Amino acid sequence: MAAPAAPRSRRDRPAKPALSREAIVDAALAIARKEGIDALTMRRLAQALDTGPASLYVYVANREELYALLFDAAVANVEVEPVDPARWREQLKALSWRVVRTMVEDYPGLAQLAMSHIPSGENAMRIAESMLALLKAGGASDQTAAYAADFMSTYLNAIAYEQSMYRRLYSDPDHQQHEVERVAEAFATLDPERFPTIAALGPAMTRGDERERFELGLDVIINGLLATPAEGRLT
Amino acid sequence: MAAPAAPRSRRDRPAKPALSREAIVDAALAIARKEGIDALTMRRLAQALDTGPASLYVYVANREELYALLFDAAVANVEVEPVDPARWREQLKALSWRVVRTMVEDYPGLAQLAMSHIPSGENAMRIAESMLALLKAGGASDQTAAYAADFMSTYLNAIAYEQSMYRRLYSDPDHQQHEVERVAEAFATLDPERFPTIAALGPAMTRGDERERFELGLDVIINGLLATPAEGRLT
DNA sequence: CGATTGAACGAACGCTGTTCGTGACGAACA
DNA sequence: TGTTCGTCACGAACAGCGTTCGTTCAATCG
Repeated sequence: MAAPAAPRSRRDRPAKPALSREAIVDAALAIARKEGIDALTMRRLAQALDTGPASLYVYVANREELYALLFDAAVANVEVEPVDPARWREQLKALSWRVVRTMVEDYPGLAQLAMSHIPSGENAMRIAESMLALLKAGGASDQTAAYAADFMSTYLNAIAYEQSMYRRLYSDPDHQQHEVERVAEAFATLDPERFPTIAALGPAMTRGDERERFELGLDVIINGLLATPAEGRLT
Repeated sequence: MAAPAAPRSRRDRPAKPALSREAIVDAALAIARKEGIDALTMRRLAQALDTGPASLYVYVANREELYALLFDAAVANVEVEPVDPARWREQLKALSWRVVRTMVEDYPGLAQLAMSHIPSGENAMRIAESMLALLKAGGASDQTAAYAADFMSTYLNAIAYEQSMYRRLYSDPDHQQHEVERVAEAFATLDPERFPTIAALGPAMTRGDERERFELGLDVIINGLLATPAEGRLT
């Protein structure tokens, strides 16, 4: 049918803007923002840049490196305020919430990347620095603050990952009824003899919205950190 | 070269044990234990059962369903003790550690599955029930216990996921030097002017081994929960 | 003006999950 | 006993993935 589409030399078509690391990451950001991280394949990205997947490997070693660049570029939009010692707790909670919202809403699926590599880019450091300073301002010891930063990163990533998953389950028309309601039913039809505590507490387990549960978690962590000295426990 | 391997009727070869859901999950468990979850593909699994991938779909709807079955079968080995109210904290920490060890050591990569679906199987419920009962024994209110169970599940999954990642990075001969040392170098060569707090706390951030950090985290969470009433905060 | 270099990229490799149509069997029935 | 029927097994294929190889071509340098 279709002619073999004589592979026109790329000189024939209007000059494309030259590829570059920045252009690639920018295009990746656009896709991740609009279609989510799952849609960001090397092929899809190349398509957006009107080229083939092989061309990307000139500027990026592999998919993992692209993801690392992408992650740091994504969190570049997270703003950090100057530390105000009187408001350290609100500032810490607000910053945390901004991080989660970026991972869940701005770039759906981004949390996956945060969990599968150790963020070490410019912007991740900027955020970590601010978190540590806020913890110090709250009176945490050096060892507690150091541990707390790692702990909170883990918490933020995990919450973002979970929230992303929930949104995916709710928006996916295929599994909408399957997954979410299947679990709800599994809880509702539990044998109260074998699982008395779950049965008794059932309704209380899912109370609260995302924001409320997240903030409660942060206060639990902060209060717990201040009440649990790290000194002498990490060798 | 090789003859087209005339597709012998399966009646020719010695009778295979009939396929079944249990046989499939058992084979999957064996692969996951020996080679990790990443190696567990439908093709690899079919190969282990001496059949083709299509045969599996008679007993399992898709990969996700297999994973759900696999996860619950894996945590079936996690034992729960009868609740001893005097020792609730140790029991809770010991149970938590058993869960993490199962996900990290027994079935490398299993934590991935725990994060990408909502465990609702028999054994997950058994563990959740025990955790809730332990929290109640520790004096937590209903609402606090309900929230705490969810919170702790998140923590356990996240820690298991991180530990799995670290082990993979350390054991992978390709990236051994690349990833882990790259991050260490990124921290060491940080600009102390822009990141003063990180630079000052650097060595304290990675102190302690897996077990110590995990237990500290649990105590932080438990103490934080007891110090932060959930009532009135979740609507 | 010719030689060199590096970017672009078509094609392919080996892998993935999943589906479809076919074939063979055991059991039920006439 | 002979035949039909439903269920399971499975070869082949599809569409997609990340990545690599070898070639082509435009721009730069000597």
